[in-house]
Amino acid sequence: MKNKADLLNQYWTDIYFHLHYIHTDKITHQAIRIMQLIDKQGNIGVSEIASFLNVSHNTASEHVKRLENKQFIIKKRDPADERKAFICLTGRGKEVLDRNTSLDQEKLKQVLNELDEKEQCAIEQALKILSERAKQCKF
Amino acid sequence: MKNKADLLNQYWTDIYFHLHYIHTDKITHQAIRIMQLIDKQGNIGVSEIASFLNVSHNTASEHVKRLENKQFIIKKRDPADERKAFICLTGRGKEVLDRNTSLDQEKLKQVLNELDEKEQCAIEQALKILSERAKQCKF
DNA sequence: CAATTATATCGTATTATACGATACAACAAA
DNA sequence: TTTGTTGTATCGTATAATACGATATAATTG
Repeated sequence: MKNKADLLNQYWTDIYFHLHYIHTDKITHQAIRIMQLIDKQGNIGVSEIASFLNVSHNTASEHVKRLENKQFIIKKRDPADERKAFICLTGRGKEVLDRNTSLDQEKLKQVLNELDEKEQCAIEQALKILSERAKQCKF
Repeated sequence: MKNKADLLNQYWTDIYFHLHYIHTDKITHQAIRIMQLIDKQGNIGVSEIASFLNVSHNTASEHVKRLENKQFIIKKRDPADERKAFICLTGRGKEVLDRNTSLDQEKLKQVLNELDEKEQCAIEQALKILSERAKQCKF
């Protein structure tokens, strides 16, 4: 008998598999990971990316450069320390990230439309709770 | 005001961001997509992979070869048509896929442990419903 | 037997990933 | 003011991944 975490992961990966966007972007894993970090956590510079990806600072710098060239991110200097750069997603970057990590909005809507209001509400509350607790939890 | 699909996607990507495994594998996007397809849908051959990724059959064949070399997948001949190969994940392939697409089991357990039984049950039921409907829905 | 299908290999071109060495700019401490 | 440190960037180098057209082989189908 599977434990609960296994079961939830089964559901989790099934949901993603069936509801993800058709992947059309030629995008790589490292690009997605970096943009996820930028999107979900503020105050990101090259050093933070190097740590997050567990690569050297020069490698992280190259990654940032490539994403900048693709206009997925922009860099701003930290006024408090002009050696540092703050890295932000552009609108275009957000769109690419969305298409490669989120559930397809049309598919999700269609699924929700076939649920009754109570079920919809239950799903929303459940994901909300899980999201909030996931953020709060110290690992 | 965001629509519901936006909101759910916010939760969805937040959950993944906070609960994913630390990425240690040097794995690429195409590898993950292929293994997801094999894992979630049976009867996969090179042609199906070419369609799924929207690449040519020779490119798909190269992808399959690389995954085979890494011992993430194995190929079996279809007895009904020996030109065709059935592609299956190895144990190792499943582990790599899990680490790169599932929520980290320890993190998930820790979060669940801080919820009461009612909340846990609600989350399980919600993901179950969403998973089942996602599978059934025609897009 | 000829045509078609499924896959594999090779050559080629481009892009991505990674790092050590090195460099420059900015900051901090003495 | 000088020296040491920090943060990032660039370059050269090596390897791997992605993609396809051309070509080949084996198996199936009509």
